[in-house]
Order: sequence, then structure tokens, then C-alpha cells
Amino acid sequence: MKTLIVVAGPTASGKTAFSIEIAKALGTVILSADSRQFYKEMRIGIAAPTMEELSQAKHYFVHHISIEDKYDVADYERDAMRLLDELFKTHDTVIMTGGSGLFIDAVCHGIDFMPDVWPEIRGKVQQLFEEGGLKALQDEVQHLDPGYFDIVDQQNPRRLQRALEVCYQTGQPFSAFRKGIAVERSFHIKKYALLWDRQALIKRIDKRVDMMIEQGLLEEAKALYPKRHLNALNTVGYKELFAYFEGQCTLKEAIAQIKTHTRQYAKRQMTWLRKNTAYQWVTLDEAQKVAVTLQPSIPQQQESH
RNA sequence: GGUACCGUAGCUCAGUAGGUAGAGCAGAGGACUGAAAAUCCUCGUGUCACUGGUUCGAUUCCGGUCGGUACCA
Repeated sequence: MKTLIVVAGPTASGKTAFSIEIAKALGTVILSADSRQFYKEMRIGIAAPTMEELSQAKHYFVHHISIEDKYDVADYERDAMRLLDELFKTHDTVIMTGGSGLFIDAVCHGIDFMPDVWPEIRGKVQQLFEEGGLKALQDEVQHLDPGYFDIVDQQNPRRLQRALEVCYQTGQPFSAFRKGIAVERSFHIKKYALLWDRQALIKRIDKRVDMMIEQGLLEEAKALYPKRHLNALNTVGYKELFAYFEGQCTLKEAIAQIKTHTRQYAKRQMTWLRKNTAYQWVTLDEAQKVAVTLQPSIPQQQESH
């Protein structure tokens, strides 16, 4: 049976380098599951694999779309599953690595089908929020999908907006589409998460941010500044520099903010990974040892979902 | 040297017409099925600089000390 090896972990934990190492050892390829490395216009600020790293192992889903494109988890799941079907014809093992937990989960156990939402409908929901605030969204969801209203995070406009978009688009309650049933994949999945001591990870993050600045993050961000309203650019490392360009803070403050926000992002990633008990947490040293023993026929680990 | 203002949570500050205090940020924990590096939730006892005095009671009023800032010399 085929195996997908997932290498997850917080930002700056060394996923890229480690993945390349095992990809080389197993003679296989890497699927990126990083919602920002998808974009071809972004490099330095998202710590995308370098040219040299890309040349050491074949990577998929790195710089494959534009920040102008609409691309969501469902698109990613579809593309990744299609690709895995192909890859498993010639490979026993494939590696998936990245920090976007939702995207990894979509590939590992699927995501419910829901119809696409037209831009006009999204605009209409956005308008409702802008004019009526959170209250308007809450009232509308309570009215159109009371069952979902009971379980959503009612303070989170994003969740409410999403539900309304689907309601308006389909004329059915959002919850009618939320089956929440994990699909069985036809391949084994082995999940690893890179474990770091908090202080050590913070040091790595700070160092990496300083390096990004040295490598020209300012120039990259400056070039992207005109497109700052695109969602892809609502990203740590860019939004703080945009604020600096607009005179809202000094460069020094912007850099400090990038470090802080990156730490907070790492924390959120760990929260996400921790609740999924299928992950085996390993330090980089332990990961090296595990890599040596990896065989394509490792039995599947129990999923917690 | 003189005058004025300030000294309150890790940081920036608010406040108490005298009954021991609260926001933002940071930090910690968490949520999250199509914006996910996004979005959202929960968590605040700190010699209220120090020291005398007035008072039943002072972080709050008065004096002094120390530290900081500004202006005048």
C-alpha cells in the first residue's frame, strides 16, 4: 500500500530542510501544504524553499498560482488528490509538508462538498456585515440556519459570513452540507510534527526574520505594495511592512511586529496540531532517526477523527 | 540651582471628588470545513517610586527624598 508521509510543525521548525532530506532518502517528491508558498509572487517573507532546495527534490504546489487567483482549500484538495493519484502510480511514498493545518487535513480526510459561491453573493454578505455589523450576521444566520447558529463561534464574522454565503448561494442551510465525515483515503498516512522548545523556536523565528530583511524583504514587499488589498498579502511579514510604508510605524517597530506575529502564528499552528492526536511529535534529532527507518509499507496510524 | 509636570500590571497609559485599581499591547490557553501566515474566544493582586504627616482609613490630600522629562537660569 502507498504511504503519504506528513511533515508538519510550526513555522521555522525546519520542515523544508527535513522534508528534502527524507525525499532524497526515499527517492520521492514533496507536496507543499503551505497556503502562502502557493503564490509565485511571494518568496522571502514566506520562507519559500530556495532555488537550491527546489533543485534537490521535486516540489509541487510551490509558486504554482498567482496572488490574484482565487484558490481555497477545496481547490487544493482537488488538485492534491488528483496529483497523488498520479504520483502513487510510480512512487510508494510521497511526502506532504507545510504549516497550514486545514489544508493538510483536507488531503488526509477530505472536506465536505459545497457549491462555489459567486462573487456577487460574497459581495452581498460583505455589504451586510459592513452596514449591519456582527449583529446583522448573527440575526441572519440564526434565521436561516438555527442549528449552525447554535454551534458556530458567534463572535467570528468570518464563520458567519461563510455560512451565509452558502445559504444564499444554495437556498439551503449551511449545515445541510456540513457532513463532517472523514473520508477513507486509499493510501496510508503517517503524520509527524516537529517539536521545539518554545524559547529555542522563538530564537529561530527572530533570526529568520532578521535574515529575511537582509535578503531583501523590504524590496519584495515594496513591489507588492500596490496589491496590498489582496487576501494573499494579508500575511505576516508583509502587512507590517505595508504599515511602515504608510508611515504608521518605524522600520524597527515593523520588524519587531513581524517577529511577534510570527510567534503568535506558530502558537496557533501548534494548537491546531496538538488536537489531532494522529501526529507523532518529534525533535529534529528524533526525526532524523525515524527517517532512516521509514519504509513504504508502514501500517497506517489511527486517525483521531 | 529654580519652576512645572510625571513616577500605577512585562510595555504604553487611564483611574480612584480618600474605602488598596483597569484598558490596549505583550504573554498563556483555546476555537476554527472554501479569506486559514486569515479570523475569533477566554485569562489581569500589581510593595499604585520611597518616606513622614493628616485621617477610622491614603495609591488618591500635604511635606520630604530619590528618579525622569520640560522650561527658566
